Amino acid sequence: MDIQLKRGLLDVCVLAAIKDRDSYGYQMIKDMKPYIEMSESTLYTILKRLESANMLTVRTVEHNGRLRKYYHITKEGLARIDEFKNEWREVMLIYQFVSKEDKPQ
Amino acid sequence: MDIQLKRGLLDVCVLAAIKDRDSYGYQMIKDMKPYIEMSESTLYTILKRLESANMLTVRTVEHNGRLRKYYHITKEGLARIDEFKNEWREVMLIYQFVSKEDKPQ
DNA sequence: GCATAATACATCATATCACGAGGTATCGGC
DNA sequence: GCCGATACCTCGTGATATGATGTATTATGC
Repeated sequence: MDIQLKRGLLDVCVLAAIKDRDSYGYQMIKDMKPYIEMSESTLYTILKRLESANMLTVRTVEHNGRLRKYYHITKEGLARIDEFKNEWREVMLIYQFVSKEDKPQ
Repeated sequence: MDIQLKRGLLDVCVLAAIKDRDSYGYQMIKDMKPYIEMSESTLYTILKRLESANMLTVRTVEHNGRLRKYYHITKEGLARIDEFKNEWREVMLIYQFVSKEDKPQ
């Protein structure tokens, strides 16, 4: 998939992955895989960014001797998803502009 | 509209703006305005990029003493639009992932 | 007649961001 | 004891949208 097209979807996908239940990085990559693939470096960059923007909070949990960071969506994060849904109307308009079949002159 | 979301649409919008008839920069901005707004600096950057990628060709025309550069889409450019349409299925899948309403646990 | 807006192009510096390459450490299976 | 899976992280690079700025002509308003 085209990288540029992906860009607008990545952040919001990560938020969607923790919308209904808290999750951690490694798990999120597996959950999102059927829809969108992203490398670990990409995900952790995004998680940092979303944390700075107060769209999620983090808590560290020890699991079988290994460290896990669970991410929890905030109300700002949920608002971001709603904003995305609203913007989607504009996106669909653009899609129609691009894909419409006109008679060439 | 979110810049990141815009990124994947800009190139293909420019191609769509010249799909059915040749056009020039200033006109294209006006034609695309109802769907997507972009500054002149953005458009001319994109036109250069699309030219390098052989997705369009340019011819300069004198119009009322002023210079105009008319852009013409190539078959590679048309193929790019088709590719975009194919990718749209993936995009819609992602959209559904993001916007689905699940019962929170 | 003159100022301002519109037409039409262009360049440059800046900021944002996805990603590969590489790193650290633990656990389970064989 | 080795390897793959689990789980995190950092850094450098390349791509790119945009504001600021510049040049030049034509049309319009007063």
